[in-house]
Amino acid sequence: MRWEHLDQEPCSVARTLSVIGDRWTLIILRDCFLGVRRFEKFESRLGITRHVLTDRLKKLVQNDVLVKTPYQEKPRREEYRLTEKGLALHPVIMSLVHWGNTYMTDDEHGAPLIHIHKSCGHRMSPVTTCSHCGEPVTARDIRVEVGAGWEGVVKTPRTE
Amino acid sequence: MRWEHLDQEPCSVARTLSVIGDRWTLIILRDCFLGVRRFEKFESRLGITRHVLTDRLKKLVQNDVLVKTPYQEKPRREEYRLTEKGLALHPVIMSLVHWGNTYMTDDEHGAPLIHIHKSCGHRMSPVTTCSHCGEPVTARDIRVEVGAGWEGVVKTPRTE
DNA sequence: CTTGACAAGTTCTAAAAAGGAACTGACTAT
DNA sequence: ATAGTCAGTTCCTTTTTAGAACTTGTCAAG
Repeated sequence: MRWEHLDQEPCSVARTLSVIGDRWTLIILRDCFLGVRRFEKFESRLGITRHVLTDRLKKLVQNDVLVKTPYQEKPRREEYRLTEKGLALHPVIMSLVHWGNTYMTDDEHGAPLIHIHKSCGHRMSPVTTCSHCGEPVTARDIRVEVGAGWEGVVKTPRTE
Repeated sequence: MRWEHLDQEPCSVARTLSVIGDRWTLIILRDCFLGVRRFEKFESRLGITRHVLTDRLKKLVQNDVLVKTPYQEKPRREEYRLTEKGLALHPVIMSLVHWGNTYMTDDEHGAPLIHIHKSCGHRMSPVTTCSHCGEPVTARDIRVEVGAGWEGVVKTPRTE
């Protein structure tokens, strides 16, 4: 299975990963949530090659996660901003950051990214709760079931 | 910057992505949470090449996300299970699934993965809340700040 | 009016990673 | 003895990425 085919699979997880399931893409998105918007800024901050950055930004725009808008004409300069769809990825990034802060933190330095909840003003970490009863949930509280959209597609990826 | 250096950066996000920021790794983890434990099962379900699967499982074991334990001797057969550290990735996978179900679902098929909250018995989606005040949060409610662990490291990745 | 700088790319080659298929080794079941 | 299972490894080809230099349009300084 190659990655071009992944976005055509009737499995939303596979399709999600065809958009953001890439090392650079996730780091780019982390920087987007930090307010970075310009090509040069991404490049200098991340140490990504320009070629790959061009490619990843293009894909994110195609997938409606970022929008490319000019912030000046003469000369034309573009910037990349998160769309609503892109902003909706925030829980993914937050939980990634939280896991990193918990399990991958270098003791010498402490957590590199901190989240402040504007309305209560405190430093926070994300707590995942149940949309139905509101209780916090962990992996053991959840049963994962295969729904209507699965349809044996991932089970037999070779047949395509 | 190459990926071998990423895990040495004093930035927990970069280090997190050095472990799981990879297309196959995330799909493997999705299957782990579905209960898949054996090499052959991963391979046939995912359409991953055996070489890459070997490599990714090895890395996940090295990073203490999975444990490799024999489930029989004669002949020795190994299986891969999530550790506590691995189980702690569940919010990441859930939010990924939720985003996919919301924005990437094929209308013909519907959501491929469904989460059931065991204690309340209902189908649920993850709601990210503030650990301090308990209110649900979205991207706009959060201010991201650079903490002590950042230290200009990601800003100047080339200097290493 | 030429030189330099800046932003946002594109082009080139070499190195690394992934794909694809066949092969191994230690068994088990027919 | 023959075929099948599982958990890999080996070999070769194709694709992707790294790294550095080059391009294009514009302004600003000397």
